[in-house]
Amino acid sequence: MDIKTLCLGILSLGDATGYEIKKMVAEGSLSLFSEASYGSIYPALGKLMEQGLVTCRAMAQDKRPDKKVYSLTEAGRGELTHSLRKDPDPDKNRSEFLAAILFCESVAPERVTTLIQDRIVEHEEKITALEGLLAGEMTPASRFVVEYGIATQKAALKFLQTHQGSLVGAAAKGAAIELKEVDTPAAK
Amino acid sequence: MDIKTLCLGILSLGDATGYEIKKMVAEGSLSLFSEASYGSIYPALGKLMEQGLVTCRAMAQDKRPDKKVYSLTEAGRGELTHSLRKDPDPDKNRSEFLAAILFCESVAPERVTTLIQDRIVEHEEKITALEGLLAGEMTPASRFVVEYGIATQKAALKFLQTHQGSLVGAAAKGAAIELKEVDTPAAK
DNA sequence: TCCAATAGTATCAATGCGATATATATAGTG
DNA sequence: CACTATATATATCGCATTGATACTATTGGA
Repeated sequence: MDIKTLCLGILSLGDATGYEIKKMVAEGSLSLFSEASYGSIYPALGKLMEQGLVTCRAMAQDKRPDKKVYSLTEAGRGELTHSLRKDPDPDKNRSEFLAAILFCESVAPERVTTLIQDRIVEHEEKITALEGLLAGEMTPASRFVVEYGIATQKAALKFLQTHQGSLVGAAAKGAAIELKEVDTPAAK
Repeated sequence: MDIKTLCLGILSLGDATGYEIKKMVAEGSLSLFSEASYGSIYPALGKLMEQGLVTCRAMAQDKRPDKKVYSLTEAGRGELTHSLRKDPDPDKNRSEFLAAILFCESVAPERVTTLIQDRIVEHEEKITALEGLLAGEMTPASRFVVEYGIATQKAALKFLQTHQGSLVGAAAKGAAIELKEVDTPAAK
């Protein structure tokens, strides 16, 4: 899904500024499955304006730059509906954590332990944050997405808690390599 | 993690050609957390060569272009170890499926049902494929990553199976609004 | 026979990310 | 009180990356 379609979708939930769109993809339920930078949002909104898929009204503000509130047009709603008619592409997941695990023969054994411990804490915090979201008012769809996020986070957490020992053997194997590595101060 | 570091990590598992690197990130355990196109892999390998982090030997082949097999150098291994010393960035997950769910007021109610049904099948197929991987020979780290993938896939599958009904209310609500403007307040 | 898949390397336009610039207000901290 | 961080808000720029495509040749299946 390109950023233009993402913007159409967000605006289908209500009017918003570029800044608010950025906040929504960085926090809240949208953060579970999307991401976008200012460098993609503002040009996207500009193009959507040109295409007549959104409208924009400038709201003057005291001592602040004008707020540009974007709204979906009828054509924009139609375009969104059309885009969602296509079968969704498979999920794309990027994880530096899993990469570090897979390449663990190139890191110190105790580093692997730390990595997993930290990850467990992050999962716990993420779950708490998502459960906090559920306390507020939400649409059924938004609730569904957040609960989906909680379910997968909990599964990952449980896996790490029950399997963190299974990499010790591999880490020990890599220890010999690491000792040799430490002698060479080439890094940094 | 940029593509250069990803290539270093992959080469730390064994020598490979650009084509093989692409296959590894598209299939196998690496596909669970990474992605890379030819347009990023070949330039990355070129830069790594310039930096002396990898070496390359051309293997002549019958009736095919030369195969360029890349190997990690000592410096390359050091650079990888150094990169992995940094705390991993948080995961980035993109899901057009979850987007479609969140924007479901812009799609037909029966479409939501289809979307979830199809997703359930995809999860089942993915789990089967990952379990197939476990049958072969694997390093402990690779096994860990694949089992992690299975655990999260199963959690997502179970969530969809047990919660697929919870969006029917929302979809029905949307349909009712289309048919008749006033309706009784929705009950959870 | 013909099409799809496999095995390889490689490039390019368009897209998008990450950082940064520009202003100002408020809140927290030493 | 000064200083720093955070929040509000728009916008641009260089660079990394994607997705598609080009080129060539073999193998396997319908």
